[in-house]
Amino acid sequence: MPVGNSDQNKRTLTNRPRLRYAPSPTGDPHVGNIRQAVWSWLHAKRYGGDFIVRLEDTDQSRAQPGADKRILDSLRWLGVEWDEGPDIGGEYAPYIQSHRLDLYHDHIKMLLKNDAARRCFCSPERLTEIREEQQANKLPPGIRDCCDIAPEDAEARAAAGESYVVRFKTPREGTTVATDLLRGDISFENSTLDDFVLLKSDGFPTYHLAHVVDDHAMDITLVTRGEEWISSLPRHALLFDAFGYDRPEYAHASVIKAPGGGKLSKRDGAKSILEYAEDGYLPETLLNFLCLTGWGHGDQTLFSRSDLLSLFDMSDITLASATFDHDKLAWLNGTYIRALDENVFVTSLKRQLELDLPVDVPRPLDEALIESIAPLIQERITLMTDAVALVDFFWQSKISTPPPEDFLVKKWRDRAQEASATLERVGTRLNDLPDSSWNTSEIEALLRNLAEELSLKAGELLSLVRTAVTGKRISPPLFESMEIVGKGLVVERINEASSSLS
RNA sequence: GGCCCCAUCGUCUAACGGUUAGGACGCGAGGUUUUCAACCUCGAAAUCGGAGUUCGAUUCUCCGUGGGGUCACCA
Repeated sequence: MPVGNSDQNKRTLTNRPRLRYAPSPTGDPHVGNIRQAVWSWLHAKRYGGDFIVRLEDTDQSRAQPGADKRILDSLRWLGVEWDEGPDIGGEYAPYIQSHRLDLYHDHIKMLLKNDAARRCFCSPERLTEIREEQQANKLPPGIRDCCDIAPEDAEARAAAGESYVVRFKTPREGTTVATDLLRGDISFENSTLDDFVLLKSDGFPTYHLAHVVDDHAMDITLVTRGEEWISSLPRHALLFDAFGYDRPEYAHASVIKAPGGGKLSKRDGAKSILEYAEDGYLPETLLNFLCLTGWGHGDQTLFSRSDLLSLFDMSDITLASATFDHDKLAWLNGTYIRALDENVFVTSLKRQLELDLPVDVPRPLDEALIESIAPLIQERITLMTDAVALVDFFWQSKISTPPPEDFLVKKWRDRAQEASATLERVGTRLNDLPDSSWNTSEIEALLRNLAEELSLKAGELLSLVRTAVTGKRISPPLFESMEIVGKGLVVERINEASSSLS
């Protein structure tokens, strides 16, 4: 395993920094968590450094099978690439903490030997008791002097198989000052700290130990994590000091709040990154949006991947916690869908429709048909999943004729007979249109002329036709749609609509 | 409650002692229009409160208020 940096070419915040994303495989990563990964990746790449993924699987009870894969998939979907990680290895392997137990144990031995840590044999019941007593006496809670066992005795009891944890011997007095890149120095009275656990009774390290050992071993220069870790910062500072290691820099990002205030949760519609993918969001949308909440750059709103790669700097992130703005996310997605290259849009539309269209529609879908439909809806959808509701009628040889009230609006209110007669007229005229003239402009000309003949406003006539042909009050552009649906089907639907109203 | 962090339009943010406090979402009005969108124009909308420091505070300091985090053998 490589040792620390050499003096020349020293890594710094803005020179080849090494940042890591250290998720626990306990479930799908949510937006706040994945934002951390995105930011770390961007900062590392902006300054020519490395981005590392390390799995923090030190809590066996919460581990979820398959979670590691879904975490990496989330990253890949967003376009985040890592230089070292559990799947690709690297110079500092392994990148899975459960494979690094020996390293933690060595560090524990070191601490025990220096009397900087102690074995604790207290039962959970006893610890609870201590806490309750502290609470009753209005003392700051925290396990300090739960047991005081001579090191030799402790070692003997451990050797005899008794269960124990290893705690850090936190100084009783003094002040620990730790630095946050964004907030500056933060000081903590040691008296408010506790003898926190380093090694659990199952032999796994806690986050505190693993973080310090691994981030040092992996030459991490900038640690980014959520604000909830600030209160643990002095513990980590003390630990780095105890090992004689240089402390890395830290940037604690604020949490993302729910629209109503408070933590963002599933209840607020917060989804995992993969769920956003399923719901029809584009990766570029999420990447942009994630950076837009908690970071900004002048007047710019739209940031491409390469914009971010050249502009993002961890020291510019916002301190105040941001609220998750679903509306803006949706708007962004619409914007990115509209900006999609035509061919790319066709491809993803095809994929989406094959997922969303009724099962009785034969797959694969006709590529040419998709190509003709795509331009009609590209600027009309916000999510890719919006498409199906707009275009399903193109695949239904038989649509159920909408109820009369869908036809009889505005001008046609209470005038079913008139509407029926008008539609019949439309059907006849369209039927007379030669097959060779069945195209958008001919159809448009015909219908506009007809409207004039009947002394109707174009919109009044088209409203009936739209509902008859598409089965919807709102649809893609009508003339184009009619051309695509085809003469036979169009005439048939119009006639059916006409008779349904008479 | 102790400790810690934070505070600009409803929301996301820009300003790094001097601006008519800017942009974006959303909202409202108008335009365009075959529906719906998209698009264009315009509009309303903010520096939490109070003391300081300074010629001058959104910006620096202190106090208050409000919000958040944390007090596990979870991360």
